[in-house]
Amino acid sequence: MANTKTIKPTESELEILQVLWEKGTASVREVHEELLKSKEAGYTTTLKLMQIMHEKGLVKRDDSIKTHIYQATVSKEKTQKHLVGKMIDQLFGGSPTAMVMQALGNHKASPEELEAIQQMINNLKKQ
Amino acid sequence: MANTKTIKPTESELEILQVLWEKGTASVREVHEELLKSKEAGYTTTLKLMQIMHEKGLVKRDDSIKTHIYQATVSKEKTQKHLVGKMIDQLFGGSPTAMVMQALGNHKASPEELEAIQQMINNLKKQ
DNA sequence: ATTTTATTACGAAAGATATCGTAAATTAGA
DNA sequence: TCTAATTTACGATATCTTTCGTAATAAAAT
Repeated sequence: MANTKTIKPTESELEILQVLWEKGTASVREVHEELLKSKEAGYTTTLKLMQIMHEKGLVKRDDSIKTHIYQATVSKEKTQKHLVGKMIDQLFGGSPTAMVMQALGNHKASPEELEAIQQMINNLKKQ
Repeated sequence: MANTKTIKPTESELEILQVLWEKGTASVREVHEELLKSKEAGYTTTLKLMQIMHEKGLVKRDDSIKTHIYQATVSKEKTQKHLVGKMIDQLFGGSPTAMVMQALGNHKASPEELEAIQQMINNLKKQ
């Protein structure tokens, strides 16, 4: 139960975490190439950000070799849980339901997905 | 369809918007008193924040009288929609369903609320 | 009318975030 | 080996956010 407040990546840090979560491990160069697909940025900017993330403990790295290999230390799930919870508090008066209904109402989901959600709700109700 | 990128209140601004959404209109003093319930802050800090929000267009105000009366210009719903959408993109690979399931799995909802969500899903399926 | 109180305006400063240039170090290639 | 390319380290800068002190203004109270 350590880091509850620890997890608070900035926007740019989140973008980098996304890449690391997907790739598992990656060099600065790899992360940077990935970011370039959706964003304009200099290489040293990405480097610096990742160095700062390392200082903060958001990522760890293998620097036994010239090209450092990075890896996220915070899990995607934990981060999702934390940030969703924060949003529920900040914007939906603490009601997860309010947020769920907002999300469903405004963002299209396929019939299959809706079915999956119903399944989940049925399971929740049984408890 | 004007402001899509316009809406990006900071954390502190969100706190103030919360109060304004609830109260409809309020003076700096009123907002500040409300914030004090959950937070430590100086009066001029709240004042300054609200002045900046005014510059940004997040709020409007009646300054025909000594004590200015503020009101949010961005609606709660629009802000919710925007920020939820952003989170879905940033953290759930664009899948609202993934986010909904995360929210339901990690944040308790009452049977009545679950029922309400099911109702909504049933309606969505009919379309 | 004078004093006290409340409010706004303004500017400064601290802290955090993001960006980038340059130099140093290391590796790979000629 | 010498050169070129890649990568890291570091510092500087710009911008944004948050905080607050002080002065000016207006209103209320005495």
